[in-house]
Amino acid sequence: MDAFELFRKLGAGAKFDLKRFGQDAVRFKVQLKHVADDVSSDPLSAIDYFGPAPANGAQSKTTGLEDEGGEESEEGSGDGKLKDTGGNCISWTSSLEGKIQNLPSEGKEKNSLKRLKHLHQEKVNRIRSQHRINVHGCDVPDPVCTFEELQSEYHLNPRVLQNLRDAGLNSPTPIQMQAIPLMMHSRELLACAPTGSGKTLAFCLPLLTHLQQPANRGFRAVVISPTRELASQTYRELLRLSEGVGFRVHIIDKASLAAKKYGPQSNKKYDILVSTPNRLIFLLKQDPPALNLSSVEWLVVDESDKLFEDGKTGFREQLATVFLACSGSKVRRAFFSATCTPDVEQWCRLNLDNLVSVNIGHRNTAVDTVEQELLFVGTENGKLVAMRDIIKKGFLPPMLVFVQSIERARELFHELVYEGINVDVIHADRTQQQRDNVVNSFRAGKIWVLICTALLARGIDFKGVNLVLNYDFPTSAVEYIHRIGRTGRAGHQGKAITFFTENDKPLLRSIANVIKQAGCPVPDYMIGIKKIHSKVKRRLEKKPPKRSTICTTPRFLMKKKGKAQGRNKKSVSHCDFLRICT
DNA sequence: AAAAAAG
Repeated sequence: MDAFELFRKLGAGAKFDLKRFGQDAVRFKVQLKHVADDVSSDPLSAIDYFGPAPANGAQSKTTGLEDEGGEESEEGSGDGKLKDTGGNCISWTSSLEGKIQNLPSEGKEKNSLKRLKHLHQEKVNRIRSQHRINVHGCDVPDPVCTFEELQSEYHLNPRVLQNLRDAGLNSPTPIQMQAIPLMMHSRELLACAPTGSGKTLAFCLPLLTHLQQPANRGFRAVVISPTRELASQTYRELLRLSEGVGFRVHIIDKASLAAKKYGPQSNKKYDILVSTPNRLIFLLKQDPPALNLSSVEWLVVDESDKLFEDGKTGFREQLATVFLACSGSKVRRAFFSATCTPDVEQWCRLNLDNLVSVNIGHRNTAVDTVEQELLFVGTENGKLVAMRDIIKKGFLPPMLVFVQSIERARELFHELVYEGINVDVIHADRTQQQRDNVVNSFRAGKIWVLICTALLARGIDFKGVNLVLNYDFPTSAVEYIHRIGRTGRAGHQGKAITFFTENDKPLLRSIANVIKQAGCPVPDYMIGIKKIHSKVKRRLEKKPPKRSTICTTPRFLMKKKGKAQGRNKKSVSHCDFLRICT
């Protein structure tokens, strides 16, 4: 396959600033050529890696969502091109390898060696199935069962291990068990694990371990996130983990954008960078570039399916620009998300080196720690009534309320702000200062009800969100999975209520299927609704049903009621709130 | 529709 064709695929038709990135593009081509040569010399990986493009069937099979007819298809079924690890693909732990090499190679001993191998393999298989770890690819290292093993096998910094313990983290989650050893072996991967199952740590630990110690060569690891809030959360996680180790972890904020502090004159005393894509690009496109990513060894794409979103103003083009800027010869890439589209899967299969894909449980499913409920509210007005009812009946804060647009977020906020509860709102039209304040207050428990757009749908880890309310119906099953994933995290219990009206009927079936698959009851008729055409579905994702404005206050009252009334209102404490509501 | 760079 022509390397430049791959390069074009990466951009999905996007236009690159070839003048600026021309040099990188050439290097990129060379790199791809190198990979292609490697592959052609190895017949096995040639099959796995550059196999013929999957047939249409295989492509649409990989997300259980696209054809949600309730099929319980194993996620492996669509991965025809990737070899299963069952059998002889497992690598050996170094200790066992040693033992075996010391054995005399007589017939009898050979037999016992075979048995030993077999037993080891059985053990590994058992661990994987116990934790619902599904893995596809060649030479996949064994999962680790404790953080201590990371120290003995992969030289995890003892201080990092201590930091883990201090944070109350005692043993790895399934995604961590498998993804960490893979990244430690410098394997490129596509990892798919449920919301709140520890993906952030799964890539942060290997980054810290891989870099070993601070160096002055510029950034060696980059993490990309779709929102600033998620970037800053990952940044803080890295800071916490690397405390006392001396790594220079950075996030591109407004100040660093203005200062261009990573420019050519910098002393390159940086190790890890966390950012949203556009900020990176902003720095890369300066003349001279205010950021150099040529020393990057690890590029982590968090919420990868989101960042692969296409379209003229979508993320995909930005991501491609970042990929090209990471021009070093040994750059490795890892993709993480709770959901995975066929798009991402195929791209990874074609472009990553000897890809391993890791899935925890079934792909694209909601966590079973969330009690999910669909609530018919009749009309738009019914939503507000039902919302007030929830508040009146009493609920345990904090609660997250998702709406479909910024305008509706504003409207709902104005409806609830005088109810005597601590409510706030967050969306991309608020200033960064406001956004930061809101997130901090919500984390501190000062806000009980937070109204938000899709801004907070992905990756954000608020401890102890008790209720997610989908005030507006989610635009897709994927969106639904991420929204309700803000609760029920790390094994805790959570609850999600989703309002729906007659207008939401087209997407009702697909969301009902997600709920059913997670083990929550749904009325049979919903599953029985006729499947909508995928064209219609796509249109709904882009243009959700038009909804009337959220407003109950008669106009003549709205003018009299100013902000003054809100200001004079006696503030209510958290205890008061609980009393009001019970 | 939202998000992502400033303003």
